[in-house]
Amino acid sequence: MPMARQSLDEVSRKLHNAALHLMRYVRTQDTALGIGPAQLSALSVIVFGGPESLNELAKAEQVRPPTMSRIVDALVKEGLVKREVNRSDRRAITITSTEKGTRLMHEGRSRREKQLINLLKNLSQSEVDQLDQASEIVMRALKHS
Amino acid sequence: MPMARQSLDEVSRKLHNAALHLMRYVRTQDTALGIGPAQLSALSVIVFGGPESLNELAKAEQVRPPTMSRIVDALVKEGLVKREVNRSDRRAITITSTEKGTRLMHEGRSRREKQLINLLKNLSQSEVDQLDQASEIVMRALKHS
DNA sequence: TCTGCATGGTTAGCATAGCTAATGATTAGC
DNA sequence: GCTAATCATTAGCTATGCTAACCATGCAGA
Repeated sequence: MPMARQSLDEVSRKLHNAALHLMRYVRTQDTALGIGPAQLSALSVIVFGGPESLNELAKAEQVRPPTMSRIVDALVKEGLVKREVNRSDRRAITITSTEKGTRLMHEGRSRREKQLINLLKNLSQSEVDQLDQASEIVMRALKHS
Repeated sequence: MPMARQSLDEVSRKLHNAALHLMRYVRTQDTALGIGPAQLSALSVIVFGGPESLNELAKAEQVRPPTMSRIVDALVKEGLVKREVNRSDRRAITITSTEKGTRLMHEGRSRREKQLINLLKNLSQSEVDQLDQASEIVMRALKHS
């Protein structure tokens, strides 16, 4: 089967659709963790990106500071992160993951990836490599944006 | 640059990451439409998938019927969809898009795709084709799941 | 037919997550 | 040191998720 040369419009539409449904598919695993999607997403930034201030975290998650403040409240209450005052600027706080938070996040990531592996396990090696290449192309484009 | 043969684990992780950040990138366009994400997503199912009952719509959107009932309330109030009683089963309703709803949805889709086109416009034709192939692989896998 | 159960949808009430506006505490600039 | 900017929080609104309970309709079997 020859590969057709596709227009940018058409590929954008198809890529959007594929990414949308892929995320829907993996998200089904998150309920098992017992915390909401916003908390889970914020926790992932902390665990995989390291400690951050509230403003940085809000920007990374594309929400306003008051929203993030409340999300952090909930995470603290559940013992998943710690609030610490920044020594060099006492207005600011540093949000750090606890042992429990890190464990939960790794379990969540693992669940999503297992779900994805299950989806892809019948693909040929060549197809898997194509997905790998596509992921790199997308990540490179996003980095330059 | 030779293409490495990647493990399924590694590719799953990378694909997940790419899709996640891609959706985050396109979602920034949605605020311009003036309706919330759940309403927008439900409307897209109606507009692109045709009229559906409330239960079908709830299943498609992975939410419970009461949640979808309220989302439809909001869409009706804004004049974007119509509720109609099903003639053959008068318990059921059929939710149909209005002219206004269809127009809004097409504008939203167009905005997301413009954002995506902007992201991909500097890629080579070969890279675009790789994204096309990857989208097809993903959609095919999802269909068989 | 009619009785009882199943099904489609809504209502009520709760939790989470988004926003803006306003406030408090600290830092930075002059 | 005074003033303005910055970091975070509080208050209060809307939107979106859930379960439990309900009403209306349809269906199946005695």
